Amino acid sequence: MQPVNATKACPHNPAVSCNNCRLSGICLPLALESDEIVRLDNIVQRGRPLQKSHHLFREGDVFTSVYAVRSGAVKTYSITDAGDEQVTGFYFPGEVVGLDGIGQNRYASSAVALEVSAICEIPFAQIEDLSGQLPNLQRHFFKLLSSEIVDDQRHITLLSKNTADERVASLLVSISARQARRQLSASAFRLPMARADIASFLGLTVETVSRVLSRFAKQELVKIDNKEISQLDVEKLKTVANL
Amino acid sequence: MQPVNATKACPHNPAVSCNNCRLSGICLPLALESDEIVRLDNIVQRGRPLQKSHHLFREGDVFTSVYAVRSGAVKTYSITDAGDEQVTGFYFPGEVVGLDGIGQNRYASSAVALEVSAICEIPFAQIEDLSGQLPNLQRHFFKLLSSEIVDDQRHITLLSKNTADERVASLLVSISARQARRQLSASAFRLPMARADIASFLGLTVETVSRVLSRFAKQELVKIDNKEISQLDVEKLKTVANL
DNA sequence: CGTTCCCTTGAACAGGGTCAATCAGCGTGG
DNA sequence: CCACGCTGATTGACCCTGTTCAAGGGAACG
Repeated sequence: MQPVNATKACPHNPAVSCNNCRLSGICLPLALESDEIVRLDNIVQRGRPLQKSHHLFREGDVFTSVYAVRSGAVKTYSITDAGDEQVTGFYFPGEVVGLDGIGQNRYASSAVALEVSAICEIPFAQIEDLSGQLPNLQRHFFKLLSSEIVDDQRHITLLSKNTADERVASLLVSISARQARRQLSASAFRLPMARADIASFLGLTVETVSRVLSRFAKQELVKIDNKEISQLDVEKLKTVANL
Repeated sequence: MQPVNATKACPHNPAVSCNNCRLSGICLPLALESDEIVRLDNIVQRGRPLQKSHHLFREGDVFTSVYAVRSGAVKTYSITDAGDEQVTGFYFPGEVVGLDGIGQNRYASSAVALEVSAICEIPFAQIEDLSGQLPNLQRHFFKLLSSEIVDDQRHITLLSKNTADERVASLLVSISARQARRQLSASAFRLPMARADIASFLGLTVETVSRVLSRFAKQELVKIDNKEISQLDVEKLKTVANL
């Protein structure tokens, strides 16, 4: 039952436990005691990898679980009254999706894999039970929810006040920082989402995103080969983004 | 200690308890047992009225409490990197402010009274304690936080996809619905915030907000006398807002 | 190896921003 | 009581950023 190769704990490996998951430091940095982690680990379910463009859940589905991304990437989106897609977030390994379902017992958005992804399912009813017994866990989930609110408010500000250049630069800086947090290169990575997803997320059109990226490349703020990003200049991009 | 006039329970009265607060149905609709409400009531602090433009807390302050608006109105805002104010929300009686402080133990935004307001302070450490004992209370706060996420995501969509007309119409419809929820007129009320606050909240300029409101008045969707709204046509405005 | 989807680039257009002037409400003080 | 100044709201004229429309190129998948 325990992973054979516990020291490596590759995030794609379905037999990893929370204890030795490489992402535990950022996924559930909950200052849990090791026996507490075991109890959490017991309710976490690890399925087979989710294929690209397969859904984790859909807007309106009955809420049952939140999901931690272990590898790959996920986007969330909802359908507007006018009928088109609004991307509300991108989620990378260590990040938790589905928190918007708690309030109404139904997911307010859909979540779909942008590439093959490994996902931990965390049934929420059991989290609630366990949270009653483990104050650290309760606190962790309060913080998780609150942090999502702060993120959303930052995004509101971005959409409300910033130019196209600033929005695109902000997204690149954000993804770069999240790469670094996972000990990966901050200056070279692959964008898992389509230009249209970026555009929707940033409140722009595909054409504008494409033009801005081309210009950034010309100004040597990044090197871009379709979805491959390299030689990303974090400092200069932060300046462009007003950070 | 108990209010003299428990049946009236005017929301401005500082001696009201959660039990007989007129807003209990919408403020903390937590399906709490009456003895549970008493325990909650014991930790809620009711101060003297907060004067207009006085702060409840400021961005960066150490987080201690969440606040329920009992009467009046509050706006939250943060200061952007460029130095200007971004209004992130308007809060009316029965609504809870300050949830964004949980994640980092510091408030991520400032909260200020838009008019004289009565506020209930709810020390969060005690809510955490009590939540460990009362599953209904724990659940209620999870739902509260999650609902705020859903609201923010709706707002993101509004800013990302909607025109100036749709944004202004949406806000009017939203305020109207919140009036109705408190058994007040859905078609006549006073806007407690300045045009500049509306503009910031909606990602527009003051001039645009003013022009749109003038046009709405000309089209007889509302009657407007500075901050006084009357004869608001909810159905027509919903059509304009794409709802 | 072709079909389809995605990305890029160009040219013209428009919604909302910017700048500026005017007006209305209101508290202060002469 | 009214003059004054301040702040907030309205309205107009012009302009700019990002959208729209259109076309072509390139990657990916069966």
